Amino acid sequence: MNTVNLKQLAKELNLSVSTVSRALRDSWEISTPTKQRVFDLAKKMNFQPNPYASSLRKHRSRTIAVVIPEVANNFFALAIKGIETIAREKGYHVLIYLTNEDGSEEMSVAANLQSGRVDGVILSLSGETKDMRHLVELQQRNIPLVFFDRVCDSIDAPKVMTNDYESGFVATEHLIKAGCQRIAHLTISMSLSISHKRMKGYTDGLLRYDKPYEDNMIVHCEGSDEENYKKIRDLLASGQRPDGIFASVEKLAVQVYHACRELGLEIPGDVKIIGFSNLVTASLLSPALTTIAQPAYEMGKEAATILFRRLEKKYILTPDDRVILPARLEVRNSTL
Amino acid sequence: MNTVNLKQLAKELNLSVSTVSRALRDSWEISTPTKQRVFDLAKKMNFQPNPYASSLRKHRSRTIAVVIPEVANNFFALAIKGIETIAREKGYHVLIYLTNEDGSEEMSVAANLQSGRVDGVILSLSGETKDMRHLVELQQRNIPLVFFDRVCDSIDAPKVMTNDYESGFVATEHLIKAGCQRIAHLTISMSLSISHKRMKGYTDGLLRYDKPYEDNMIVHCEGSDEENYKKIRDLLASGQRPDGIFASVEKLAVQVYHACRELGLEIPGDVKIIGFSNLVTASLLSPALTTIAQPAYEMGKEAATILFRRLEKKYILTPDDRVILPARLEVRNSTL
DNA sequence: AAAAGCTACTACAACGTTTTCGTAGAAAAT
DNA sequence: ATTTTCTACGAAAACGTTGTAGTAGCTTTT
Repeated sequence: MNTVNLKQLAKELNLSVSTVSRALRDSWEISTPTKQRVFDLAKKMNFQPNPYASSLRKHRSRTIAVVIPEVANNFFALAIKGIETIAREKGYHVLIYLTNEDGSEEMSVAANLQSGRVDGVILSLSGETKDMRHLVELQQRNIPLVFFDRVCDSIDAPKVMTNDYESGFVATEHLIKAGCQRIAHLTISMSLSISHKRMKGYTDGLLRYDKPYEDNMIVHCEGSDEENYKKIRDLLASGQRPDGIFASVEKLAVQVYHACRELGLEIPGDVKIIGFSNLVTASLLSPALTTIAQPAYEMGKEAATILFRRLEKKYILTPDDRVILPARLEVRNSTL
Repeated sequence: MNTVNLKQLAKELNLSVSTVSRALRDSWEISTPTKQRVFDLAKKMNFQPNPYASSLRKHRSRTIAVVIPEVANNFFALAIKGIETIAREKGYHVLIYLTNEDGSEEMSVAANLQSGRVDGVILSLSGETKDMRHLVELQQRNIPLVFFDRVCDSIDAPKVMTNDYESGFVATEHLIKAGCQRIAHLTISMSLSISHKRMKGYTDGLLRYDKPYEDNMIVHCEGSDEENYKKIRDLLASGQRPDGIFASVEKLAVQVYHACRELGLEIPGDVKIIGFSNLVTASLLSPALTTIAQPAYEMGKEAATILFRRLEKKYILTPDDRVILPARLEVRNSTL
């Protein structure tokens, strides 16, 4: 509990509270010698202005919220790092909220943020989010919102994303060129636009190369890890086994490896695998995993930069800036 | 910017601000019908109390800070998840600060936290931290501090850690029993007590099994990733090549894999490897990595639980509770 | 010499809550 | 019938800061 405040400094210096406040903010209204006296004492007493008093008065908290589905995942961890880096530079504080892919948790977080606790929000949708009212309400309260990765197309807000459609296409194309005849796609919640886009890239890829689209080659992995694993294993154990798999997220690619191991399938001999992933160990897996790697750190930095531009009203930009940072294909042995 | 406040509710209901405030907190001083009227209107107008006004008045922010060296690392990411889970349950908010292993960043964060912005702090030391004054000052301001993993022995505060000494011993013992004659230890900053303990476990392990301790088998990896990699490669390329390596942190184990690949060394044939790690892909590496896995999520939860116990003054415990959550050895092919 | 302007400060209200103290009116006790 | 107690509410201060509106004392302008 902090206890040294402006009043104490003022009394000690025989000045008014307002003078001390202004001196500390280096106002031109205060004479240099007075400023010096104030600075010295503030330093000596280790004065730290109460941020809550300041926020209350100024209607600005210099705090932002980052709302993400999970953190134990290289993509989001790197994004946080990017956001935190920019926030630090700008003197902002970062509150973190994990929704655990749960739409109702996301709603309650958003509702809470309407209190004015933060000046702005950077958000990546949970897989379960269907209803966007909570986000619209945030905007109605004039709390700037920036999406990253899992964006919401129906809300008019800046978005930082990767080229999901192209990446989906490229991934599929890559598998086809590697000789795959029957390619499966493992996707997460189809309420996410990234899922749609990646899937569209996949289907267009099949189309472009005259490969048939088969319904049962689409595996919706929206359940628990165990349920997803079971679905993947069933796919691989079925008579209709695919010879190529495109995983839309990292954890699904990892599960394919486990399933192949359990079933005694060889990668890339029996099945080739490509997945969206930021695994640092991709190249060390057995075999090394071909990935679509998103520029997670840069996306975090970009999202934060856009948000701060809004907060500092420095933008005469379009109301709906949309930044696309391309993912890159990293070919490794799993699709040899 | 939030705009509906107590005053507006009060006017609308023909009540005083104090009555509305009390009604919302379900005070016994307010009649049931009045409470109901207040609740209804608050809900209808989507009233969210201003947290800054509240914090200012109550001298409590219901916010904690988590200060960690990095986040793009499974251990810390899981710890954050644990902390956030408990914080959510308790209705607390979580500010996150990354020190990037930089002692001066840690200092400036700690100095800033003296403002009273948070009710408590959960911290894992940066590798560069030598001077602990900034943390002592935090405590002097009555801001409870809980350490986890990279604790500071010289400060009297609760600590949540793993059995680093035993784990170091077990790791070394495991390598010896696997047939290693010359075991190297890759360590990070020796100003961290975890490094000391893990190292002591290592040296005691050597001693116990009559293996010689050699200075040049200790590699201090405190520099950039590139520098560390070079040191590791040099070690493996030297005439004095070890046949076992104990990496004290995850990223160093990963670098050993890369170095072995570059040098054409076979794991575990030429070199066996064990490392502290929470990699989800440990079992999928080529070969699978034997790990000492820390219960990261549980450690985060435990640290948060202890902190909240302090914040809610519910503890009649020892002033210096120290919780040790044991790591577990997961034997895989890299030490076959 | 009076008016205007400037410099360096101060007083005070305001931000939105919570809390302490107080009180009107009804019910209960004497 | 008077006093006491209780119930349900209100007025106002306080938290620590910042912004607006002064103002005393000096210098400059007319």
